[in-house]
Amino acid sequence: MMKKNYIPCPVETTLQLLENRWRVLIIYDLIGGKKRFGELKRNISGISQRSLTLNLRSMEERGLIERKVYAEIPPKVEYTLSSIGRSLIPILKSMERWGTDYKKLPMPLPAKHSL
Amino acid sequence: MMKKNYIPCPVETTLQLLENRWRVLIIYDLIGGKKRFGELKRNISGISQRSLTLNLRSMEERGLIERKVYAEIPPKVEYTLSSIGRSLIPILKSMERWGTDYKKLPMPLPAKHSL
DNA sequence: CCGTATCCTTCCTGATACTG
DNA sequence: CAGTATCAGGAAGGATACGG
Repeated sequence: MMKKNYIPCPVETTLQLLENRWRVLIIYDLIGGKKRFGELKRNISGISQRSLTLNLRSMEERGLIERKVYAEIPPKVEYTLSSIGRSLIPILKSMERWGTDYKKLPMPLPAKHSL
Repeated sequence: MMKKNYIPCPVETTLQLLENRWRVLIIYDLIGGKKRFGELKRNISGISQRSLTLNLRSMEERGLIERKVYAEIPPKVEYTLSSIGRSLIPILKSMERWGTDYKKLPMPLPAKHSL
């Protein structure tokens, strides 16, 4: 199935880990330090509870974030970036910079809302 | 519908323009200079003709790329990055760098194939 | 060569309701 | 508070066939 000389492009490797726009925004939010589930939900505009849960689980499995559960009532869960997650920060920072500069342009492009 | 003090996050602005993984790979491929449709199709592993066409059209509309049609038989079309498209190069370069470094890790993470 | 037109499937996501 | 379970709608994307 695999072509003989197929060398996966490094950008593609990165995209496979970022996976979708929610995950990028989750990582971006976690740059500011540990966050509880509800905080992430509030900070990431438009994400559903289900999507947030699914993405957090998968990111945990892949080692991008760490999840710490406190045995308390009411429950408390904290999410943080792992060291691999933190290694992605430079990418996020370039995106942040670009988005900031872009807003200064005289003629904004039409932007759709999907990813 | 708009919350009073909603300030769209700059990262989200960037994500809205990148839109999906194919577009990121298209831009990445165009960094190397102008490309014909068939070249893009060959270089971007796994993309269908339909997806490539749709994404190129939308990227052209949004001003990320430029499309030049030569009135020849057989047809010839060349795609290049616009200046706004080129302004995204630093982001792509960080992704490239990250992907390259990541492959050197002793324990690769499980990578899924979707985006 | 560079597309467009259809069809079809799969995945994503939001909505909603319920629980430890 | 931080989830899980379920359902349904839509949109993205692939496969295929055909056209200028």
